[in-house]
Amino acid sequence: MNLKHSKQRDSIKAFLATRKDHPTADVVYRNVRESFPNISLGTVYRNLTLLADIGEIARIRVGDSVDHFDYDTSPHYHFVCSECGCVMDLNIPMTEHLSKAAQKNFKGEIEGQVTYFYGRCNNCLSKN
Amino acid sequence: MNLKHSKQRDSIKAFLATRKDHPTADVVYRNVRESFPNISLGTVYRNLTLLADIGEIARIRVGDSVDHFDYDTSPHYHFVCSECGCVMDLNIPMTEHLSKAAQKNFKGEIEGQVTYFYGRCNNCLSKN
DNA sequence: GTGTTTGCAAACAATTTGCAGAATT
DNA sequence: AATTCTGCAAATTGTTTGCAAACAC
Repeated sequence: MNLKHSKQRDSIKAFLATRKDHPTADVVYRNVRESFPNISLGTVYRNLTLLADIGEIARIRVGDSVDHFDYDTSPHYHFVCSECGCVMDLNIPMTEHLSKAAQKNFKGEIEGQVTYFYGRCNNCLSKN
Repeated sequence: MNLKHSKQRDSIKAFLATRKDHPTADVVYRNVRESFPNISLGTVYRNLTLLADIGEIARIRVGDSVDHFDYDTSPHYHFVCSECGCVMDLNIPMTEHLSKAAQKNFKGEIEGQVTYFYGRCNNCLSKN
């Protein structure tokens, strides 16, 4: 159960740290492979999952059936462009009161909520 | 491009109408097959997609990598149980003001937001 | 040396698609 | 008759897993 050091894991983390655009596993793979030609997609998936599990990165799901990963684990909102699929950060404060409102009259236990926004990004808007 | 009538589509819709628990395509398939033994999974998928596209049903994505479908297309919030995976409705009013707040200082165009809640459902809570 | 991690390939799950025939209009 | 829809099987996509060898401690 103890973690051992691995160059592959390091470079995956290092790559993620350079990006603010929430890459997918495949993007991570293609980029890390440039400095690590033999790395396998399986290793990338394993490490992304591991890093997300121990909280060093965040796994982001925005309804496009592909997981995105974020080096920034602080809570913040995301925006997904319906046209190009890009994912970006939004700079508005997180509100929790909706969870509390939802908890009223609900018999289960609400642990949290997921919220993301969608629309067209600035880039796509200016194209058409 | 014009729709033609189909018994299969009817029975898919009819089945969905009886359920409040947001079944997956596979659940729809297994149930509709009881009255329609020859229906294929492909047909179920095609019709669910078609019905969702024309707005007669809603496709729900709650981060569990399976699409759920809802006969109720009115806007409402959902809860997903992290333990058993069930999806249920929440009876709290929809708020839109978060989208407006997000739009400020954001250059793209925010068209909407997705919010769902997660935790443990009443059923799972009472089991342990 | 023991246990973790890797590369590779095969397996998997959910969904989509090509096609020839059947059903609807 | 024209077009949509179906069943079937194969294909696709994203992700996970089994295994023997390589690596870290």
